[in-house]
Amino acid sequence: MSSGGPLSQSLNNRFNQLAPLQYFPHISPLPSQILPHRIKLKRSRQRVDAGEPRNSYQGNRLPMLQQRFANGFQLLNSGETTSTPSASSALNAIFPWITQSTQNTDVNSNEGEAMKDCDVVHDLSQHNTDNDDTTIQERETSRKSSVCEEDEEELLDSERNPNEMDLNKDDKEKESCDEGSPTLIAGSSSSSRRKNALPQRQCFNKLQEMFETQRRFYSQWIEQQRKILGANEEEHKRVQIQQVQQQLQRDFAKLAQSLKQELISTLNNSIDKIINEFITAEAAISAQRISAAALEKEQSLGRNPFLFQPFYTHFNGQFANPFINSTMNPSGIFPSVTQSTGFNPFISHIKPPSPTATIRKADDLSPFMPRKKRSKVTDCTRLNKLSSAGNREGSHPDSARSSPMLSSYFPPTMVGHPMYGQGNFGSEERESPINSDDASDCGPYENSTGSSSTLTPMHLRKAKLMFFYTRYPNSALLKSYFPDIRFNKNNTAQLVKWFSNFREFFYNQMDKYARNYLAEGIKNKEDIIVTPESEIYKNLNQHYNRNNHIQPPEKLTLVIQETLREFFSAVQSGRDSEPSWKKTIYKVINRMDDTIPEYFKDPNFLERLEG
DNA sequence: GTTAATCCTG
DNA sequence: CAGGATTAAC
Repeated sequence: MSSGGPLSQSLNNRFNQLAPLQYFPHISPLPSQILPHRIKLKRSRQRVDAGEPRNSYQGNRLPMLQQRFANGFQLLNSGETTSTPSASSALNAIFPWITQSTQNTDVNSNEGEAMKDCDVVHDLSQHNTDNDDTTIQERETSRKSSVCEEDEEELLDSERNPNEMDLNKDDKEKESCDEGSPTLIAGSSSSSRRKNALPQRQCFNKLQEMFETQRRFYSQWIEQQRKILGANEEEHKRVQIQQVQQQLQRDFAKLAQSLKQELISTLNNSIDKIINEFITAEAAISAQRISAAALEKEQSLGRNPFLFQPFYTHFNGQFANPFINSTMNPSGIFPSVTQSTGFNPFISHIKPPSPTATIRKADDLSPFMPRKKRSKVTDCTRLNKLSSAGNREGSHPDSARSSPMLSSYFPPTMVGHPMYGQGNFGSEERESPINSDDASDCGPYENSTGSSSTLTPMHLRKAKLMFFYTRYPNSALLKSYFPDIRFNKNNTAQLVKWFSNFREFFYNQMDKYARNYLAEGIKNKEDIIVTPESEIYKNLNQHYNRNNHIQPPEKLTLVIQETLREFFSAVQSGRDSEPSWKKTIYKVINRMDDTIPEYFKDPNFLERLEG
C-alpha cells in the first residue's frame, strides 16, 4: 500500500475521522485470524502466528500516526486558524453584500445598481439603531408582506443543507425588505456564495448575530418609512438610499478587509508557531543525540561522566505494595532519567525524540489496524526500499514521515544515526568485507567504532528486562536499545528470536496458571487479580529479572492479569480446542506494550547488569 | 522462492 | 536458549 496519497489527503482533510475508514476500507474491525479462509486445519498442533502478518506489531504504525497529525490539523481548523480561501468564502457567506458590493463598485454599474437597492438597507439600519424602537409587530407585518417573494427561494432552500437555513433566512429577510427591487441578481449570486460558505460559518456566529439584529432594526425602520412616506415620495427616497448605500459600501469593504487580514494573520501566526515548536523540538533532539553520542564516546574511552546511584535500591528482596509503587519515585539505575521518562509513559511519548517509542504508543491505541507490506526484521535494506525516497530512517516505511508535507520537518539527525546501522543501509545486506558476519562473529571484540556484533549474556539479561515493558518489539526498536551492538542479519535474528522465546515462556506460564485457576474453581475472570505478590508475578520476575536488576513496571501486573484472564476465559469457554485460539490473545497483549525507559540505552545500564 | 513468526525438540 | 520444522504472507 502506498502511504503518500491517502495520507496527504487526510492531512488536508478536515473531516479526518473519515480518514481511517476510507484509508482501509477492506479491513474489518475484527481480527483477521477469525476469518474462515485463514484457518487451516491441516496440522493438529497449535498454530499461533499462522495466518498472522509477520511482524504485525510493526504493521500498525501509520494509521495512528496519521490520526495524530490529522488531529493536529483538525485542531488547527477548528481553532483560530483557517485557510485563506475558506476565510473569504466564509466572509462571503456571512457578509454576502460586502464582497458583492466591493466587487461591483468598479466593475458593473448595472449590477451594482441592482445591489444598491438591496444593500442600502444595512447602512440605513446602522444609522438608525439608536433611535429606532419599532415594535415586533411591525416587523412581523414586514415579513408577511414579503411571503410571496420568499416562495421561490423557499423551494431552493429545501434542497440545501439545513445548516444554511438560518443564514438563508437572514438573506431572505434582507431581500424581503427590498420591495420591488430587482432581487434576482442578488438572490442568485448570494445563493451560490452561501453554498461555499458552510465550513467556516460558525466562526462568525457572533458577528452574524450582530448584523442580524441590525437588519431587523432596519426592516422595522423601513416599514415605518413606508407608512410615513407616500408612493410619490419613492423617488426622493431612492436618492436618499443611494447616498447612504455608498457609505455602506465603504464601511463594509473596510470591515471585510480587516476581517480578512485578521484571519490571514491568525493563520500565519499559527503556522509560525507550529513550525517553531517543531524546530525547537528537533533542536532538543539533536542536542540529546549529540550528548548521547558524546557520552558513548566518553564511555568507550573508559571515563564515566555521570555518577549513578546504586542499583534498584528500593528493592529489598520483596515486592512493594502496588499502591506504594504507584506513589513511589521511580527507582531505576539512572534516577534522573527515569523520573523524566522511565516510569511515565505520558512524558515519554509527549516528546518526539524517539520515533519508535512514539509510534509504538500510537500503535498501542489502535487495536486492529491494517497490515502493511511485510518488512524484513533483520534487514534494513528492504525497509529502506519500501520507505519513500530520501527517508533513510528506514524503520517505519509507512510512517507519517512518508508524507510529503511532514517529511521535511523530521530531523536530519535521524539520517545516519547509529541505531539504524550506522547509516549504511544499502550495504548491510552485502556486508562489507571488513564488517562481514564471519569476521565479526569470530570474537566479541570491539572494532574501531566501539561496537561489537556479538550479543553477550548481559545483552540477554537486558533483553529480558526489556520484555517487562514490551512483548512485541520490532527490530528497529530493539536495535535502538542496543546501541553498542553493530547489528547484522544474524544477531538481529538472534535478538528477535530471544523475544520469541520470551513470549513462548510467558504465554506458556499464562496458559498453565489460567488452567490452574480454572481447576481451583474460579468462575469469573474478574476474580483473577495479579499483584506483585502473586505467584505468577514472582515466577515471571524470577525468570526475566532474576537478580532484581530493575523494579518491574507497574503496568506489568496489568499485562499479566489481562493475559491470565484472556487465557482463562478462552479455556473456560472451550475456545482452546479451536485452532489458533491463542492468536486473539496475542493481539490483545500486543496492544499492551509499553515504552522502554530511555536509560536502557545507556551503556552503563549494561555494566550494572553484570553484578 | 523469500521471509517472519511460531511450534517443537533437545 | 538455539536449531530445525512448519506455516502463511509476500
